Amino acid sequence: MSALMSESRSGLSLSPRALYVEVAELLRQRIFQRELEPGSWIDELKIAEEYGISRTPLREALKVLAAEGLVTMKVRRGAYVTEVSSQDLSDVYHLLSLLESDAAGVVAARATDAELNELMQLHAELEKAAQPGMANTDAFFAVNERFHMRLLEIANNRWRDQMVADLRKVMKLNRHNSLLKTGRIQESLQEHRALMAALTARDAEATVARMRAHFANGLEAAA
Amino acid sequence: MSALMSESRSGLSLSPRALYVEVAELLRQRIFQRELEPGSWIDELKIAEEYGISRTPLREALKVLAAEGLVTMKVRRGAYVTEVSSQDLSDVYHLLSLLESDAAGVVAARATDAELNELMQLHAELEKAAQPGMANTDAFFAVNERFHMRLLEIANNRWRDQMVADLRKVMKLNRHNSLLKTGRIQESLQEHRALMAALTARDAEATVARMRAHFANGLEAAA
DNA sequence: ATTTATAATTATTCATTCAAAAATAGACGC
DNA sequence: GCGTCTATTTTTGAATGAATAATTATAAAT
Repeated sequence: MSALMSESRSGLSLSPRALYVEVAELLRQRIFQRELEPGSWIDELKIAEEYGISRTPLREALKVLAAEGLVTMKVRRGAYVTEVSSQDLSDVYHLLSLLESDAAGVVAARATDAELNELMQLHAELEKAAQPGMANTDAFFAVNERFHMRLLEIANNRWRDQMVADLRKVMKLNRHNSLLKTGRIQESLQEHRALMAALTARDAEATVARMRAHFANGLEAAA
Repeated sequence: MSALMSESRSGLSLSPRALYVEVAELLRQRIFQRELEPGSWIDELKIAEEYGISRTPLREALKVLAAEGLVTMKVRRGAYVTEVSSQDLSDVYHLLSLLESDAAGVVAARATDAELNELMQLHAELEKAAQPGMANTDAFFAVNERFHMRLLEIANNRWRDQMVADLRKVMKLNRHNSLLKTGRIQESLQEHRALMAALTARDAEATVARMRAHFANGLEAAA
């Protein structure tokens, strides 16, 4: 019992987080691991007892998850894990593509040279991870993730960052949650190269187009 | 006291809402009316007593508003109304432009003829409201709002709808919350005509460009 | 046998109570 | 006179308790 006590109560974190934030994070993980399945109701009492907390912070956590779209609340019925249809999945992916492509365009237009160099550095790591022989898929995904994250940071729009973060969480509700089709490493790398070319040329329009193309090929076919 | 009792407890609404939802709505209104000013702390006890409720549903409502970006929560400090800088404002407006332009493109590509006719109908009302002589600014704004809303509905992406709704709420935190500069009725109408032309031609790319142009001219200079 | 109505149980929603942390004010020392 | 430390007060955070709505189960009637 009480995975919370060991983590949050020991209190070694620099910025202490509220209990409901911790609980929200734990629930998020359980949802993503499909321990809590889409469509299943969340039993407040059961979860609260599992974590050794009261219902109050749990209910606050559920409100947060509801705002993120991970759970849906029904009056006097409680919360259930949101079910995402393949339509939802493609809708969300469309928006991710739109937002990140736009961010890429902003970066092409406004990033400092130092920031562009950072991205080139990350791209170099990507090339390395994709070298035949090592074919480290996980590493490729990880670096790819860092690249996209850094790009968003450089684009410097905290509202967009928040939206992208939320949309990505929704994508993770699906079984096929990777934003890159498996076995597409080489193609993906090619797209990244084209993207970097447009970025270093500081051609915003081309950058947007390249990022869109990157996304267009990325969505795994929905279940 | 208790604006709530008369409204929610009489219980005549078709779908009864939870108390925290009602409270969230009331707080939203007070924030938009600047009765609760950006930067000011929200006194839980004071508000709860005003509404004649306990702090529990109020705190849940604050979590919802925090997710919308209307209030910001600080651990062990409580919630304050979010302050939006002019940078924030332009960032949010940029995203609204991006999302709604994309929606317009989708509509151009995929709407049924009946749906396009609906938009043409709304546009006709817009023309009417803008006729010199009557110069009904409020009516023009209202119809314009309905047009944008209907366009989003037709684009049929509930995740985008949610994001646009949230972003618009953030825009309303600013004093100059109209999405159309005052005294720009005729220019705005011209832009709308161009948009309709692209829509009826079912030219998605042109439609996106027109909507972007419409937004590009719309933002009132920040305070 | 199926359907409807009623009763009982379960779970959520809201209020109240308790605990802990931060702000404030006052006193003491430098 | 200014700053710092401590005590008090205020406010947030969490737990528990009470009430209400919904679901399920049971029984009766058609």
